[in-house]
Amino acid sequence: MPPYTLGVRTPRGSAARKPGRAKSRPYHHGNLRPALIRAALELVRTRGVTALTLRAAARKAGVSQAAPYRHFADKDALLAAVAEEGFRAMEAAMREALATADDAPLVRFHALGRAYVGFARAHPSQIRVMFGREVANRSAHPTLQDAAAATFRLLVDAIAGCQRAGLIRAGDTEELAVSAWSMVHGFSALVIDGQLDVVGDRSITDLAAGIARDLYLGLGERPLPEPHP
Amino acid sequence: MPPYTLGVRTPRGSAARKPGRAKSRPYHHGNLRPALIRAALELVRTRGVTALTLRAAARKAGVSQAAPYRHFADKDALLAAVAEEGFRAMEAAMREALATADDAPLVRFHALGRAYVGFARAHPSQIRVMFGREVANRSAHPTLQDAAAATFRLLVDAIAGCQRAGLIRAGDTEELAVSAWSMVHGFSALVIDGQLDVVGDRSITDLAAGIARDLYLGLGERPLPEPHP
DNA sequence: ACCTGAACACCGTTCAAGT
DNA sequence: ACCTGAACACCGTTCAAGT
Repeated sequence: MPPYTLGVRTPRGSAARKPGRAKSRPYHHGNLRPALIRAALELVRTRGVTALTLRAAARKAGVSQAAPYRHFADKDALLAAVAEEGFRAMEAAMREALATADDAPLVRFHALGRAYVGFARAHPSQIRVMFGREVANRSAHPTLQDAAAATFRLLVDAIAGCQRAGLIRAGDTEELAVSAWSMVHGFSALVIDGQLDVVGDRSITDLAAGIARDLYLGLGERPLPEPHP
Repeated sequence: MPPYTLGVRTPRGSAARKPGRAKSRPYHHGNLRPALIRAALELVRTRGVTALTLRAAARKAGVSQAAPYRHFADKDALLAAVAEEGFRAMEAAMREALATADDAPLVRFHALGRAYVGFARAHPSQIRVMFGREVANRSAHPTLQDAAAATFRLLVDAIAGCQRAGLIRAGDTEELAVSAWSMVHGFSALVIDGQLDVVGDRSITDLAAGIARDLYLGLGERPLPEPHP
């Protein structure tokens, strides 16, 4: 098999230069930075992280291979922008889940977990850029870290709500949030990386229900409390 | 910055052709396949997944860039071999942890979790190849899947032992194992990807203890049972 | 049967030059 | 101020040819 699939190689300007449009494609793109991010997101979404090259994004935006360097220091910077967009999208999905959930604290907590796993399954390539080491120097991109922290905050707040209602035991809320995050993140990772195929043929939905139950109840042998969501 | 660091470019055979050795480097390597895997593992360990290129592995093994194709269909096949080695090493580490643990089922279960997180922290690059999508076609490499299943098996067995002792509640053992795996895997992933920096300045060790406790107890508000490891 | 050398189509990144 | 073209040192992969 040839390594690259004959790359279509759009004749430059063929799409940008409409017949009716008097001016041909301008020398200055005008809005290249957001255009490159859009192109990068689409590459990641449709063809995976490995298809995201600086040159491919430039081609998609209709500029030369060197043009991105006016707007991004290097490939890492573009990847960081993609990751940041991902965190904002995930935060939005989680907020939406909260908006449609009722007021019961445990229901809201559960809704966040479902939204997290749902986002991961809907956007597996993007979540690999958000987490993982595709972005080599995470600390070089503070706005990315802020976006990540904001989604973690949602989890912490939901757990605090459950604690106030006496539904989750007292204790360091952030520490409990790390446990919840680990569980939900680990499950998402195992699912999208196809790792759970080694486990009989249970459905992902059933396994997800088990995750939620075990996170709440733990594995220890004790009398079960009243029913929970 | 230049993208590649001047690549040392070992003069071919300089290391292979020892002065005392009468025969110069033979045309046939003789044992190329294992040599390539060794080279690949060292590249991953010392310089990360991105440094693992087929050409670099070939250079390290002292053969031409095309030689690996006699032994591996493509780069994916070499990556799969690296991932498989990783699972075998992790399984060995977990078995060793069991060997030095005492007979208490809960202690043994806990030891497995510590070994898992410990392996991930000691070999972050390798675990990214084992999980994750570096290996594009996991199902094309059945021995890799077998190696992964074997480590999962260890977890299932430990949980079954706890169930028999009445220390972990009854129920589908594999399902409970997926929860434990998710928790431990998620925590490992968040740690090695530097994601827990957004959580105050708790030590990883403290967070790990919290993970273990919350996995066993769950988050729900209930009277605590007798002390556990 | 196993390996090499040369080739091809890709990369990321730099830099002088264009508008 | 923003973009292009050409260049350089890398890739993965193929293929005819060597031993």
